[in-house]
Amino acid sequence: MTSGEPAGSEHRVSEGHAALAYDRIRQAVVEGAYGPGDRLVEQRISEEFSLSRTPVREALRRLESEGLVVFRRNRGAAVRSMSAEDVRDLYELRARLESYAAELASVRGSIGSCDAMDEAAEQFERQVDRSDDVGIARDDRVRALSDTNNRFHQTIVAAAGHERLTQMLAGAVDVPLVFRALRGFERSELQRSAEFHRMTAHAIRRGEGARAGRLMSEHILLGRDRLMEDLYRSDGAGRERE
Amino acid sequence: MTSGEPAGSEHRVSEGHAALAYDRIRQAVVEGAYGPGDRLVEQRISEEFSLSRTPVREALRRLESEGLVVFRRNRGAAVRSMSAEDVRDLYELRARLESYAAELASVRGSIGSCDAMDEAAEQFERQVDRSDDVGIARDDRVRALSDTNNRFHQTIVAAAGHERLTQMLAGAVDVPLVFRALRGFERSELQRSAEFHRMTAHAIRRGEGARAGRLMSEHILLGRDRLMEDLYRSDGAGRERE
DNA sequence: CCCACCCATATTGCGTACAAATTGGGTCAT
DNA sequence: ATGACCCAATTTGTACGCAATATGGGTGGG
Repeated sequence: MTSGEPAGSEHRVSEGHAALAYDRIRQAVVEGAYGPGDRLVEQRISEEFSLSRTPVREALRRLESEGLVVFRRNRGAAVRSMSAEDVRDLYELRARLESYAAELASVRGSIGSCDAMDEAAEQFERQVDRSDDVGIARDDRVRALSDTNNRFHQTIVAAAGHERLTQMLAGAVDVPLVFRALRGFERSELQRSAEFHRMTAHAIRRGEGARAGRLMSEHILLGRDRLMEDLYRSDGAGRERE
Repeated sequence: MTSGEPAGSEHRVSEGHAALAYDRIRQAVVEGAYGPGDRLVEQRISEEFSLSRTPVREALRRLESEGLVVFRRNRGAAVRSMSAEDVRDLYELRARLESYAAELASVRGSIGSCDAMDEAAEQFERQVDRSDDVGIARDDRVRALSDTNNRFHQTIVAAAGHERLTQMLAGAVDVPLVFRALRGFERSELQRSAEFHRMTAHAIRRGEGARAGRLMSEHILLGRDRLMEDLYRSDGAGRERE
């Protein structure tokens, strides 16, 4: 630490304060603690996390480049709010990018990465099967499901071995939406997702890139359609808070 | 200004110092004034531009998110150096993204945007025709050509009306490479590019999205192939300076 | 009653100071 | 001569303070 902290009060600073601020703000946005349109005032956030404004500012600009927040000149950051068209477009884009990733993974992926995909797909399936276990809070179940789902998709992206594509997908997968989508899924829809995971992984393992790409695309677009039904039944979602 | 400047010494600060630093560093990288692997020390750059480190730092992180520079923990920024595989992958990605943009533009583009495409395509053609005009320095010709080429591509992206895609392409089009590619093009190759511009714009105007997408993809991949021939004949390009 | 204008306030944008970490070179022991 | 180690210099990471700018409410005039 430079000066402020009592030294030893945190677990690990190894990643720096900026990265910490980034993680925390991101999680808050992803899980909806900060809703679309909410302003993200640097001063307030830095106090909330007991940091200075500098790393917070850096984190916000990084989130901006990932599209999670928007900046308005001399007005600072606010959580991005998306219209129905934005959601539709974003998912189409993501479908194309991940479809490309699946194609590449079919060609470049190692046996090990295929095993990792299968492992994630199987865990997802098990979590779906246990999805009405009342022992766990709903939000925790969704979070676990979301984590596993992310791991499956990220394994494929990693197997594609395309650094720039990886970087882009980090920004194109609008995690708040994915989280919300999984939250709204019925059990049968989760099972269908699991099915697509298996089929996609299988196609990749066999080196059938075109099929893998189409399956991945369809998987994502199915998720989109379901999500949009949800979003525009309950509330307008294009709304601005405040 | 806060304190440093003599007040009134610059033309317009309306965009802020950070944006200015961003523009200047970006241009330096694009045109090769800073070569791949060169370290970008904040202190030195801020003195070079008579700013403080803060806006420079912000500009560098933005360039990082666009993939032009890389950061290494506690070592700061350096101009990204790309291997042959990186270049190949990046162009493939760009081809897919711009192909998608062309498809969208075919559906969503207005008459006005089609006119703008044609205008840019025609100007490009005229500049190619004058491309052995000895009255202008080679670098200036290349810069003008590059600007017009960018305008053509950006018009299509804008016509696609997909905010996120626009943002991504801003980072996916590795401008240093495009600049270098155009620099190395023979007249006949420039003419072929102009031809593809015309064909693509025509397909978009007629609403034939699939064709427009394929033409755009082919246009970009042809550029890639030509560029890579160039890059890996002259020098290794995967090299690290310093 | 409504509109234009102005001022207090909240918040960003930038400059600067200082501490921590990495690096490269020099030194000492083997 | 070679290897490990340590120290100093460079450079990043963070905190903090001040000036500039947008904002929203209140006031006066039409």
